[in-house]
Amino acid sequence: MQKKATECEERLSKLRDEIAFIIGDVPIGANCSTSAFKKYLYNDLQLPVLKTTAKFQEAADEETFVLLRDWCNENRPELANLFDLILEFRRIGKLSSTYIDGYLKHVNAVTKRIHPDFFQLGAESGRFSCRHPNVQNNSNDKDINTRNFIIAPENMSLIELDYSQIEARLAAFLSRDEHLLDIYKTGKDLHAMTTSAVFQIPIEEAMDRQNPQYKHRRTVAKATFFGFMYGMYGKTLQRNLKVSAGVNVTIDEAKMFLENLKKSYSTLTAWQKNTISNARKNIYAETEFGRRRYVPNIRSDNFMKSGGAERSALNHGVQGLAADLLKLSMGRIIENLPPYVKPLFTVHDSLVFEVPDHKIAEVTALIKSAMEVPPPIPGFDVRIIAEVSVGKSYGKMEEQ
DNA sequence: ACCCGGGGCGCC
DNA sequence: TGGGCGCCCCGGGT
Repeated sequence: MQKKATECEERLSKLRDEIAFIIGDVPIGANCSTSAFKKYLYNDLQLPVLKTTAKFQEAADEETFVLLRDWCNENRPELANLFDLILEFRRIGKLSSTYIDGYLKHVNAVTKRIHPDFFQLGAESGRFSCRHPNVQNNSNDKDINTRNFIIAPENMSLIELDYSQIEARLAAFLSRDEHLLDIYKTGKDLHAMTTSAVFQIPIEEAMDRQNPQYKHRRTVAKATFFGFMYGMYGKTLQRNLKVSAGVNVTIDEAKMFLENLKKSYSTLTAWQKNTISNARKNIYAETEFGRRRYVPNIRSDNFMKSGGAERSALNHGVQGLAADLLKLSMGRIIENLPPYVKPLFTVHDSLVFEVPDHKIAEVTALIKSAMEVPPPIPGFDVRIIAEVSVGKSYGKMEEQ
């Protein structure tokens, strides 16, 4: 960790110099978000305000800087390079302060390990929360992977078991959508089926890996299905595709993608409407096990508030049931866990353990079968699958 | 030596 | 104008 901390310091220092070369001695602080820096951008340089925060202030987040970079390429080419430098500075600063220096603060002097606190009821949905530090948001950066600070002791390995597409599977069961159920009952490829629906092309074409558009379409399909499940708007889908996948589509295209899925999975769409209407009637949503989430704002006259409450209600039945499922499986696992296996942590739909190398196959089979037990819900008919990864460090896990 | 909100951002 | 979290930085306050 110390070596990476030093490397980050050096890279940050170089970036600071390169930024100063362009903007002079304007203080940028630890992550380019001092008010002096924002004033410099919008007052001194007179750059356009291309995005505002929720409170209608000039934004200065990643999306803003990508927009400013593109704008500068057209209008102020001498400044375009600034924004890539800032984004790089931010990225390394975040990794360094949160996952290197931040984690080092929590190393126990006796055990030399980090012992985070998990809270069983930390989230309204029934998920765990975690702090001091939060290891549930450890980054997975390709360049500087801070997950590699979590390592197995000598002669042991880490194993991770991860529920596959758990929320989509649960949504299939809850909604009884015939197309989604068919996918999971007959082992079809969700993203291929979704690609076919989103782009209105034959399933054969959607599954053809040789097709030059295969990867692009699949990326769009995944994001669209995700947005569709939780009531995302076309505008947000378009923005997400651009920022996180580098895919440029128009808002009308994004809207059409979502519409195509609503038609293809029309029973799920009907279930969503019904879920929201029930929540409006009850003022709460609940999982199959009765875990409730109260959503009083669902009757608000304020469209933003009521809309937010509707999406919370929609999300709760799925995210909450997934949390219930994970907790039930933790109970089964602990009952029969051999003493030489150490449970380390959970990240919402996955569990991580430390296992002696010569016991990996045996323990993996034991935990996997405990996780794949269907939940005790009458008529539950969707196959639950846990995928297994093994590695010496958390940043280098290989699927088995 | 705290506390706070706002902005931003990491993960599932 | 998906949901669910916690942490860092900043500026302002006690």
